[in-house]
Amino acid sequence: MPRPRGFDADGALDSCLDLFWSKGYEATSLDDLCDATGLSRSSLYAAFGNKRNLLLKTINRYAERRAPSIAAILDGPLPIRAAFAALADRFIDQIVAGPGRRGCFLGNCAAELPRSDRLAMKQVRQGLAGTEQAFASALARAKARGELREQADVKTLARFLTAAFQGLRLVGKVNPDRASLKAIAETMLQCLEPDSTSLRLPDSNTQRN
Amino acid sequence: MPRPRGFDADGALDSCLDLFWSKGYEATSLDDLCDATGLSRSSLYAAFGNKRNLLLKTINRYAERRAPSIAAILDGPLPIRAAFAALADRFIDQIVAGPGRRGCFLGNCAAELPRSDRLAMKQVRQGLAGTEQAFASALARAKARGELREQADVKTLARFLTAAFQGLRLVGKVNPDRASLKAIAETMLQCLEPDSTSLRLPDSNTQRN
DNA sequence: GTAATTCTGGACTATATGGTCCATAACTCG
DNA sequence: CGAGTTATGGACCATATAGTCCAGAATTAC
Repeated sequence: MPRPRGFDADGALDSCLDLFWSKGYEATSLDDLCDATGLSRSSLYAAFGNKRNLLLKTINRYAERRAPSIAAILDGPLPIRAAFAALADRFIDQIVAGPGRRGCFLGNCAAELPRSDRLAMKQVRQGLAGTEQAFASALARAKARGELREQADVKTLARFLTAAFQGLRLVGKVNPDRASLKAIAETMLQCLEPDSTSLRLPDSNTQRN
Repeated sequence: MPRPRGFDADGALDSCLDLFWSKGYEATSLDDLCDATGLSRSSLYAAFGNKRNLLLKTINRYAERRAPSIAAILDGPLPIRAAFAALADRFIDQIVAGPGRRGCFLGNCAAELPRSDRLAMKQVRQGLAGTEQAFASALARAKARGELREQADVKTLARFLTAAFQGLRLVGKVNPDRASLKAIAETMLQCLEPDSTSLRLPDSNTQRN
């Protein structure tokens, strides 16, 4: 007996995500959201609850959509360093051209939302943990293939790369210069060199030879 | 003949910076600012113009105050890697303890503000350029002292470190775990190893935290 | 077709917001 | 002390905001 919902909830969520991503949470009004989705307040509220709840859902949505797109590159046939370089290139492309330059949505949320919003922070954390995990498993496979040094700490590398990509995209938003970003990316990928020092020692024992 | 201003404009600006830094720009209301500074709207507006103008001034303020505090560490007697490690430690301390966990104000602005706000973006860019410059000159001195490889590109290293620190502070805001952040910091400082690409490590080395 | 049920548009509300304005207090200078 | 000038507090305004509500449309089951 229920009259079926007359719109595509997933599509609407994507539109909201797009808005939050572009304008930020606080700066996005309900009118904006209604305009973008073509829905009325009632429908939005019935489907997603209030504005903050909608934000939480878009964070999950973003993380969900991001995962396969990252995995597609990292699970491909490329050697690990080339794969990460390709990922970096894609980010840089998004930054320099396109409608991009909105940074990473998770990063934006992390920066904008108050630390007092525990739930939102948790979602962001989980989202980042997801990519970190994808990084880690790709790195583990690469290590098994012998592409990384024996001592390479996969988990630490994954964490570092997660943070470094965040940094790359953040400075890219401010300074979208391709050459500069590529140089940054190359430097951060040095940690994947098979025979460079992947783990560092205290300064005292650099004079080993 | 003018009646002198009855409050400390610099102090008021600092209070505003503190608020913007903690709550974000959009989420900070004029009432908040008046409360924090103890001033009335009239005084605030007479001294700084409108809210956005106040934001611009706080961005500059932040950059100005940051510069010497970074320089103090980087210009000290420590070897370059240890100096950057000390800087990282300070950031991590701010993240894990203290009232911190507000990330870097420049980074927050970069993330929250719309890319359409050219002026604000420019200020943020200049602020980041300031620290990048401080990094670069410290690196240049270190290179002259022979602490870096001959091929090290000081400018690129400075850019990378700027981005990486942004990433570190961003993920730290979401996930303020000291051990994890220290591991990230160590990995990012690998680029300062004097001989990382040309020499191998003895396999017997075990890493430490 | 009809009843039941849910969706949907839009009006509505209370509040908060950025910004303005003015009367008055406070200060300097002569 | 008095005139001139500016800072200041607080009232005020127009608007925008998040959220609510209801009447009617749309759909299903019978």
